[in-house]
Amino acid sequence: MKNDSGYNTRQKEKLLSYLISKKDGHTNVAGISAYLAAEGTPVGTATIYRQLDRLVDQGLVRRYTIDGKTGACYQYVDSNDGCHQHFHLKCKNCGVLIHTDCDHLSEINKHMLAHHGFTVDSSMTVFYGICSDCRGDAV
Amino acid sequence: MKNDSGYNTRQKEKLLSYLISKKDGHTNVAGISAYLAAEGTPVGTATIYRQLDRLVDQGLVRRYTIDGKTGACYQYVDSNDGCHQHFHLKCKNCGVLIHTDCDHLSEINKHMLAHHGFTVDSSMTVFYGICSDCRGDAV
DNA sequence: TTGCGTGCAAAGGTTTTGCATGGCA
DNA sequence: TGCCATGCAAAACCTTTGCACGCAA
Repeated sequence: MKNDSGYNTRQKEKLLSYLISKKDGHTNVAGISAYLAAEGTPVGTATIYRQLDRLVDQGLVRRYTIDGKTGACYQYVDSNDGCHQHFHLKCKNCGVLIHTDCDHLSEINKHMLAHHGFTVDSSMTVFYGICSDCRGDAV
Repeated sequence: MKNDSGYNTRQKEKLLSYLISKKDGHTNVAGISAYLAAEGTPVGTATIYRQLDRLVDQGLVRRYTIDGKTGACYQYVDSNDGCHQHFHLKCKNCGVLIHTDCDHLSEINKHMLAHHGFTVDSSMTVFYGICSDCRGDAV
């Protein structure tokens, strides 16, 4: 992970501000591209990928896929502390990100360390699944 | 999910036996294709994808991606130990991917459902942290 | 014999790369 | 001014699809 954030370009700022505005939902390259074009500041696809790669590398953005489908999704990671003691639950249907305070977290961490020798970083770990609101929806 | 397993073809048997032999790790289409070719029984890529789709549909194989990277991974699911839940632990230092079948982890899913109304999809969920080998290493 | 499975090749979509140009520091 | 970032287009990939032929039941 690099800390160098490079030059400040118009494209980079637009891209990041869009990701932040969509931090509670799904975003993909097509959506980003369409948004930037609609804003009157179109950005080349290659640039979007390159900036995204850098942001993921810096840990500012998380990349994932839904059900192994083609096409990655991206989401801004709020780096503000205070989330270290939270579970993060992300609904793969509606994209909502749920923060939950729960004592069970420390039990999981203890178990991982004791049985698997693995120290969990709860600020990076996200549980993907279906939220209660989407349970009955068609998927 | 269908139960019809279709015809028994040489390709299908080879493919499944390879997946079973790799059940503790992950495999992708390229690896499967290379293995089958090396065995002297090459199988067309389209057939591999089609058989894999069917196996996933039947619940015999799990499909997932790591870090949203391009290219799906596949893993055989042993239907005899249905109580086991499979989770992935990824070391953010050395990048190693650890596969775990652990009963305690199914407790996590129960907890998430009971206390947070959230159905965890373990094929998408990855725990990030530090593995035992890297515990003492500089990061 | 019947129809599903296979192989090949082409199509479709996503992501990466090469290279010349533009723009930040 | 020196580099890094950008754009465009082509390339590289991964996955799906159409079609004719082969093979299991």
